[in-house]
Amino acid sequence: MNASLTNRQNEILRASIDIIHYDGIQRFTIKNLSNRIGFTEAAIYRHFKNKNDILCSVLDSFIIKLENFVSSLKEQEISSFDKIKSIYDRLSITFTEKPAYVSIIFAEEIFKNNKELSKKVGKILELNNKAFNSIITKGQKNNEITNEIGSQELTLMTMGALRLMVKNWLMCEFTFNLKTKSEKLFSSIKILLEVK
Amino acid sequence: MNASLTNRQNEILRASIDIIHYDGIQRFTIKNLSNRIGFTEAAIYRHFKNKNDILCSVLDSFIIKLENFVSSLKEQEISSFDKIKSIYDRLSITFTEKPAYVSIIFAEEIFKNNKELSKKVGKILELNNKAFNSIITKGQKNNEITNEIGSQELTLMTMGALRLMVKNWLMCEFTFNLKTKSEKLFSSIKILLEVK
Amino acid sequence: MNASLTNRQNEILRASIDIIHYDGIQRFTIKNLSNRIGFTEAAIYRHFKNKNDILCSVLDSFIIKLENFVSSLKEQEISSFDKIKSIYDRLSITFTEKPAYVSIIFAEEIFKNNKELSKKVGKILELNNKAFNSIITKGQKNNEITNEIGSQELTLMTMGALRLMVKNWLMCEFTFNLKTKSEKLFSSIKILLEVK
Amino acid sequence: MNASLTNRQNEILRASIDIIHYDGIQRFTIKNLSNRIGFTEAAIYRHFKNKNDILCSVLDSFIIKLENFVSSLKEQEISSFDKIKSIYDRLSITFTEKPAYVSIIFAEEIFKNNKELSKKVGKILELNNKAFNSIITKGQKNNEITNEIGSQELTLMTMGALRLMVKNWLMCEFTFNLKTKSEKLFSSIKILLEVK
DNA sequence: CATGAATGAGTTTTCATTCAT
DNA sequence: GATGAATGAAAACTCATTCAT
Repeated sequence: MNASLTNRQNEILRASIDIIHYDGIQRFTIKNLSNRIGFTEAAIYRHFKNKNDILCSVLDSFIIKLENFVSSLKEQEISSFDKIKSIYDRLSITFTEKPAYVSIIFAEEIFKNNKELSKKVGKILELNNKAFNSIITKGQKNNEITNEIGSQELTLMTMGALRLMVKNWLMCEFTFNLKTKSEKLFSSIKILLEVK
Repeated sequence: MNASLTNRQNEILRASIDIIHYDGIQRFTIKNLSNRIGFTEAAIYRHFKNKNDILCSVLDSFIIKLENFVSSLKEQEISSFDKIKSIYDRLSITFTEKPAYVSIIFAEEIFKNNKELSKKVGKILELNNKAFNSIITKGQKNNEITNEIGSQELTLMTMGALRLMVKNWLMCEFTFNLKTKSEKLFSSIKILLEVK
Repeated sequence: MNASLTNRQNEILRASIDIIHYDGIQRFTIKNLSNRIGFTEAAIYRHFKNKNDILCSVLDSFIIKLENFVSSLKEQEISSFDKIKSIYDRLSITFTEKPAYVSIIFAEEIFKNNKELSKKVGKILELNNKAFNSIITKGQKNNEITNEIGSQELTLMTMGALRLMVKNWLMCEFTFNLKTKSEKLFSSIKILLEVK
Repeated sequence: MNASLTNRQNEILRASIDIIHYDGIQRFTIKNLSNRIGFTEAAIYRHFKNKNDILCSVLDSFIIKLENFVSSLKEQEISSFDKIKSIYDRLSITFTEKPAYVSIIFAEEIFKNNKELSKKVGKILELNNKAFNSIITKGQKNNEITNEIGSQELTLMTMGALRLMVKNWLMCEFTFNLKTKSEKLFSSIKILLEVK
């Protein structure tokens, strides 16, 4: 996946995400990780300096992906609503394909006991906020999106609704179709926010 | 706080919430807990059967408070928007007084490695969802709240926006006034949702 | 039971014997003891100096009973075989009434980690050995018991057979009638040892 | 010793047996075990899953040895008395070489607080019982051993005498020669039991 | 007499990490 | 690259005992 990482490293990152998602951060141990991958604990240390380094890489790989997506979005010449829809679609597709990602991106609390990690997590949240906010601000300027209320509040609503939907999906153990629900949510939001 | 618990037990619960909030679940150890309270690890076990029992009690006390609040809200003869405002106010006051509560209520991932605990957390999320949804559904029937979009999507937006605002507040280390922001958010939502 | 002990002390001793028998020495803790008796751990210390003191008293009460029985046996004017039968009968009745005693008397290993206790246990074994040996020696002198082999070996056989039978009874969880088996064993021994 | 176990595992088993014998089961702790072997507590867990696993292996290794000995004995074309002598000799040699074994094999009470372990101990006792009984029954059929009394009672006497002798030897802290005493006991038993 | 609360030392076990091979 | 063996620190929990009330 990530060009700067070896195959083995990517393998370890994927396994790490799975463990954190399916068993929780407290069961993310080097032993469990090595069991899942199928080689010894010592071998892990060939590929990463330590456990913290693994978690950093997990988050970094998300940050890079996110930054790429956001900047590609910026360049596209489409309406604000289409950009928001693009984010909704992208997330519901990503999570449907690999539900484990939910736990990493939407679980800011997990990385609390480490300054370096919680900074990275904060950055992810901030990048998302900014992405939504700049799309919405632009949409308001272009008179696509309502100017009745501020862009910040609109951001909270569009992004917060998305997050809550995903969290519900997670808590009910994926028993509804995220893509369908996501499309329904988006069209509802569009109805409410578009300038009539 | 909770009538059925002893003073010592409440003391332990408060300390537990603080640790989970300020240091994260991974540093919530019996040793850290006993250090914070000021007596030995063994003494904790006079008051709670084990660590899990403490976490259960933490969540149970939230569930009880939440249920009381929701049922008292139902009985009140006020408009749907006033009810929603009531939730917004209540949460921003509670969290401003005791920011540690945020980490417990909004951190569903924390209790993942234990069926019993994650069920309780799921219940809290569900209770909140239902509270919002029943208020909104009623508001739509009474023609207070827009019928342009479904109650489920409105729930996601009102509740999701609130959650995201609180999470932002948490991530920026409480550097804005939650109460003010909350009021701003509520009036924005009202503008958008009320039937004109 | 024991005159020099208070009712409470005897109660504690009986509970101790039960725990050691049914749960094993490793589960003989002050906590378990207090649970079984129905008052607090601290209360135990009103009646005995410490845990070791309880174990000492358990063994002492056995030693006293044993000494009384042996000396009363000596005074009786009955044949050697009747004396041996008396021991057999007495033990099988005692154990049938209170199986827990088996674990204390026949489990010399239990009290290993304490000089004082293991001395007492050694004394019980020795007293038993001597009792059998003096009866047998006398019986050989009186020409009741065979002189083909030495009294020491006869002691090992008569006492060893009894012990093994009781141990078998214990290990098969009391699924045969100890009294009946004991009588059968005794008559077999008599046939083999009596002078024809 | 045991082919299926590594050197380290056998080393740990030997040390375990020693501790149980010299200090008692209550002092058989992972800490004491690791001290005796000369490495850390954590290192033990490389070689055995847990403490229970160690105790199981201790007993299993005895069961395997016992089964091998018994089946090899069955195949031998020697008289019943020679077979019994063989058992007597074997045990007195084994115990003289490694007195610690006594505490394990003759201390059924030690493993009480664990179903799995106490089953294994019961099996050892049963195997011994059966071995003696089948030898004696055969001996009675061949008219080598007296038919005056039943095989069960003869088993209790021959095996019980042996056990009690060993226990005495243990309790008097090995202050007599087990081999000599054992031979004396065997010839006495032979005199008593053989068909004249 | 009995209890509730506390303690210090110890228990089994797990963890991240290191290192010789 | 990968492994087996080891370690020191820390985890949750238990134990015998004490003491104020």
